[in-house]
Amino acid sequence: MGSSDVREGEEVTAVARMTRQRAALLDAIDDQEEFRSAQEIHRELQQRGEKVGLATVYRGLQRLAGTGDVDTVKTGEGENLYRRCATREHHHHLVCRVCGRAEEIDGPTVEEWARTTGEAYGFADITHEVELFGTCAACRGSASVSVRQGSSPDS
Amino acid sequence: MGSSDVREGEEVTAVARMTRQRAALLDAIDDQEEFRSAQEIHRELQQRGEKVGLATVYRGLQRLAGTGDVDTVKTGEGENLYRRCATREHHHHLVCRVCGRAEEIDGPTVEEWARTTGEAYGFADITHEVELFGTCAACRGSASVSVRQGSSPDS
DNA sequence: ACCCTTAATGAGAATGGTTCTGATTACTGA
DNA sequence: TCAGTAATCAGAACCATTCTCATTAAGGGT
Ligand SMILES: [Mn+2]
Ligand SMILES: [Mn+2]
Ligand SMILES: [Zn+2]
Ligand SMILES: [Zn+2]
Repeated sequence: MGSSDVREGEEVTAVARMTRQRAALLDAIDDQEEFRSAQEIHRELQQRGEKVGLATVYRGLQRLAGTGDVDTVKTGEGENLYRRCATREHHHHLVCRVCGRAEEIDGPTVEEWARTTGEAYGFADITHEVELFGTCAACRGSASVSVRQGSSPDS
Repeated sequence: MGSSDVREGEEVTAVARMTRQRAALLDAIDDQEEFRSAQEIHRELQQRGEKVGLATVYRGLQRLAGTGDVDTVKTGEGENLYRRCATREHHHHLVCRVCGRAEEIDGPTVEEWARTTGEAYGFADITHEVELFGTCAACRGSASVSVRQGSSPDS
């Protein structure tokens, strides 16, 4: 224990230090409009000449996700994608399988459906996972190069 | 090439051979009511004295998933869970975070919402991923032991 | 029952995203 | 300036899943 006089059991709001790496990460994320993986962001930082460890990128992103500063979606392949929030409100996404472009979706309909359906079965603490995938208008017609989400049937 | 007289380019319906391993897997899955992971099923098979390789279990399960004979859900931790279908129709699940019990949900509401929402944004080939998680009535009150899905906020 | 083609199996290696480790660095308030 | 400790990072570890490929064994044809 140090010279701190914080009493036992008392919550201490962690002080986030602004490091060069964190600043670089925030910049990169701000400059990025669409969903990107931790690895992609790490690569981007390297290309910018910023030396940031991969673990640091992962840590930074999950912190941002925790504070709600970035949204996350999981690809079918188990990779996590991140992008900065347009809103802090609860919402879902419509992601383009080809280019990663994503629309923020606010669905009162599903919210209501999820809640009532869960309750109808006697379940409590109901949470829901909802993501829409598709091909955006811009990507339609152009030969698709790399697809993020397999064209698997709905689940 | 062999003595087969199948013409080039002609589709051949793959013949699924009923092996001891496959039979054991089907048995295990039939005896299992709730969602289980490939590893859990493999362990179950071992306990039954059946020698089945892990890779075989994985292959078997993904085949069954492909033919629609089993449903799958992904846990937040990137693990796939399987269970036999009650229906072959498209549907979703309400899964208990504690015991894995799952209710089959048929949601015309979300189906409609997903389609119209996607189209409204000019997206095509829309698919959706919808899963509900909660705590079932039976598990409520009893000290939870191992939780499958982190109590993360909705996504 | 025997053959033959080839689907299926399985031990172990490989994959790949993510997390952990432990020593080192560098914010920041005082 | 300095102590305290948050943060970093290279690399190892994790872990579910997939791949390799030599070996086994369905099962239709005979
Ligand atoms: Mn929602
Ligand atoms: Mn559906
Ligand atoms: Zn697109
Ligand atoms: Zn339960």
